[in-house]
Amino acid sequence: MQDTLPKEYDHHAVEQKWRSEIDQDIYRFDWESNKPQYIIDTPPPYPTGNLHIGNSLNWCYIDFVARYKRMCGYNVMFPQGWDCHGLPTEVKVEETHGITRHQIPRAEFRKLCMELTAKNITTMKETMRQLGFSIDWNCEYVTMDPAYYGNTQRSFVRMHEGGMVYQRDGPVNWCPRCGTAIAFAEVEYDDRNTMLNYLYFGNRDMEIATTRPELLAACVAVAVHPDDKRVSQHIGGTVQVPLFNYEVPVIADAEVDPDFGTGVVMICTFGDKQDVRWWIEHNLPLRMAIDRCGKMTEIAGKYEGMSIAKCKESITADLESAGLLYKQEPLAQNVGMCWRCNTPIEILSEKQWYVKVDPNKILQTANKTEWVPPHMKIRLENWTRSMEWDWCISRQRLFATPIPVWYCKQCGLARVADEEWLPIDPTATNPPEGTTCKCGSTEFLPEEDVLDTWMDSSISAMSVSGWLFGRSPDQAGPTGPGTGQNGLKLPTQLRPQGHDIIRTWAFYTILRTEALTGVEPWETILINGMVLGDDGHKMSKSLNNTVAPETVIKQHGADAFRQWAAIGGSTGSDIMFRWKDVVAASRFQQKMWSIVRFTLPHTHDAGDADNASNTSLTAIDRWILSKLNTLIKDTTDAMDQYQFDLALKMTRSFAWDVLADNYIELVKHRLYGEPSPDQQAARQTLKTTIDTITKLLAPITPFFAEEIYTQLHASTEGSIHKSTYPTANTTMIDPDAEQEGERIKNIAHEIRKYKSEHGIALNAPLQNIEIYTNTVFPPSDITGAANTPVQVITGTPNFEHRAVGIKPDMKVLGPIFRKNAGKIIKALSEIDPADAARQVSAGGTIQTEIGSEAFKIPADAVAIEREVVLGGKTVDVLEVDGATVVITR
RNA sequence: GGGCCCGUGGUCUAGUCGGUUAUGACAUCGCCUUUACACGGCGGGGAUCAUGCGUUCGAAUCGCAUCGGGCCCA
Repeated sequence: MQDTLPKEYDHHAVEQKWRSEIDQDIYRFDWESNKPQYIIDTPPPYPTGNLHIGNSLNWCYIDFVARYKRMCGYNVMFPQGWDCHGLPTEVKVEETHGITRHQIPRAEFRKLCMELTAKNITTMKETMRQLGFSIDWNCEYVTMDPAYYGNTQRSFVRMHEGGMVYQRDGPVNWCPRCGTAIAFAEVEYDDRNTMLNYLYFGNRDMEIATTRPELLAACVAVAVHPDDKRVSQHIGGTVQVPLFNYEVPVIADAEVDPDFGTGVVMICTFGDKQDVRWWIEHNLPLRMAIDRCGKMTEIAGKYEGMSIAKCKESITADLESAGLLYKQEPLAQNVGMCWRCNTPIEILSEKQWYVKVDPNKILQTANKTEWVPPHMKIRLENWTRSMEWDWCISRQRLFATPIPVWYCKQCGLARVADEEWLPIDPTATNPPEGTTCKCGSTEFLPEEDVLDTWMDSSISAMSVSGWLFGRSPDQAGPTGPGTGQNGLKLPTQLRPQGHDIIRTWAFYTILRTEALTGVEPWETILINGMVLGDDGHKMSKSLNNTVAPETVIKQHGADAFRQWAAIGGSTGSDIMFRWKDVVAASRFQQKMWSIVRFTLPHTHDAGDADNASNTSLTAIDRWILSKLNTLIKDTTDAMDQYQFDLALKMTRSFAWDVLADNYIELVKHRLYGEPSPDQQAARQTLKTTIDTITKLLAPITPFFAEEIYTQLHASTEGSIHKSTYPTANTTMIDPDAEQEGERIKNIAHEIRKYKSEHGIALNAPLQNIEIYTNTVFPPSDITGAANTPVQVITGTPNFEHRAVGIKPDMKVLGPIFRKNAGKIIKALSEIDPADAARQVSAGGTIQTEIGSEAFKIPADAVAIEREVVLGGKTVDVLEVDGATVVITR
């Protein structure tokens, strides 16, 4: 143990040291443990190469919980997954290598994607290491690994067997640029300006308004409102489509808005989602005018092969010259676009694979999970109820989990892989020898489509709880306590994630876990907010308000960054990144460091002071120990409710205000004197207090806490992260001790203030201090703090007390007098306080008359304010908590 | 257009199932080198609690409306 610590806390050196000395065993999840399990279904980020500040906030929350739960005796799993598949990586590879994905063999393209992903994972892991996350790297999963995507395929096969995965022709959101189907969750919306075109249909006898004249060839019906008198004569008949000259039925539907355009709508397959609804409801035929590449099909006649935009232009011109377009007006429209490339999406009819969505079941399962904060569940509910059709899971991409299916060459029947064949890529491997189709054929063609990435990540809860990890050699599933009927340790205890992916990751995980195991994925879902920049807007590259976690670590260290994450705002709400929070955090570390630096020479041979029978503890020792145990209770409650901001705030202000500014000032003189029981008590109290604060800080500031803990215990106790979280010793919580200590503290505080106000140096001695009080206490703490002789005297000084005011206590007075309370307050302000004081001491009530009414006000409904009159003595008098402090300068 | 959240000193924020003087941080001003800490200590100034109406003896807190901001979605 060194005698003195360096004056300044060197976060860089300390964090560096502990990073290199991390004992990974502390963070291991034990599959056989009898401790209660705490499995965290952590988000697998997309390996972009940057762990951005939003991820970092999310991971900080996870790490606070993981470290806290470990210290509370749980068997904690903090896994780390990587959600590899997807469009961005394909696009990046195409960019980097200057190719398109069709220019090189499928396998080779996939290999380039995997290489880029692996590289990106490496850089992101380094940031995670820097930030001190207590991840169990034995529980790392990479969705592009065969071990993982084999399970994705397994989930596909099982849900297919259960009838929950199926293939059908039907409407699908399609990005013409990317050439792939996408799910609703991948559609983004933006306001665009377009033209509303007014056209004549038939023999100029119907007027319809449309924003999409290019879809005339796809028109399958015309719809009007059933009550619309203007057009009622057409209902049930047919009308001719202009330019294309074929008849379509005129139908009535209450969904038509008679006030929009002409009140007549053309239904196309498919212009928008409403068309799909009508198409299904009225059992209309299918006319596809747009193909997978966004070109017009042969039914568009002379427009075949044109792009959508070109076709729109040509048709509009042709209509105009034919005199069929009689009006155009601008219209603000909301357009669905591909989340990746912003191309307006089309709804096409395609053969695709789907997962059945059962809204009621999803809502039922969601209700079994505790939502923190609760209002976030509403988002899931709204999303679930808005589903138009099932989840389309096939994608026409390359870098993703292959759909484990072949088609019979003879009859086209789909052959889904057996579970034993997985993992498998049907484009590379045929079904095993002897596989025969129902029609007798043995020849198959592979399914070339792949699965939506959410099919991978939506089995994360199952994967970490035993589908992927912890499997016994016979692959039967995990062992040990907590293993349920489904062979998994489900439900997991916690799902931490951002509110931006409630409609995707949370939604899909709930759906899939329930479908595959019948169990809810998590006991609790903890939703974190988004990180906003200094300007109050969401951090984004385009707003140029981003801050990289690495920059913060470099300047102030990981612990300070983590403190920002804890204290920047309440859990669940969006929080701003503010440099001053980080600076304040590092100042706190410096303050705490100074406290330890001062204390260390006095505590190295001190024992602990958590023994309530230790009789040499003084009033002020009992005061801080009582408050310390209350602090433990409060932080435990806060951590249990994921209120990290509260927990850290309370701990910080305890360390700064209670310990540093008051307790240490009051016991300094005891520490410097000759050895005595008093001194020993102070030493023990200090050591206990600092040790406790350090442990309370350990989940938030792991490096800093480890350093302090090691210094405090001279390296004898091992890692703080193996220690147990403090538990409150309720026998030490003593309201009387707190009250007495509070008074001593306040007296010392008032004397300090008195000196400051009179321009006296704080350590300058005064001539004398007398304290008159009803209960005697040892003067030594105040003597030391004031550097002045102090006498504590029972009773009151021989001064005259004069009542100068009456303060109503609304809490008592309000309920008694109700409506009259206002009048009574006014009356009290007009009574002579001296008279009121006499009435109280004589009869316990104050009587007053208001108008003709008389009121009796009980003594406890008012407080009489008094002033001390000095009787000519040249002394100053301070009134503190019922004690009278008489100062002779 | 719908849903959810939120408007509190200059800035950010606590308090939000009603109750005395509205919490803290940063900033600001004054004083102080005091056997840890000037990245410190002591003290001060600074808020019509978005606006309006209502409920109530009493509203930052409850209700309604308006205005403004943010997020998610259509």
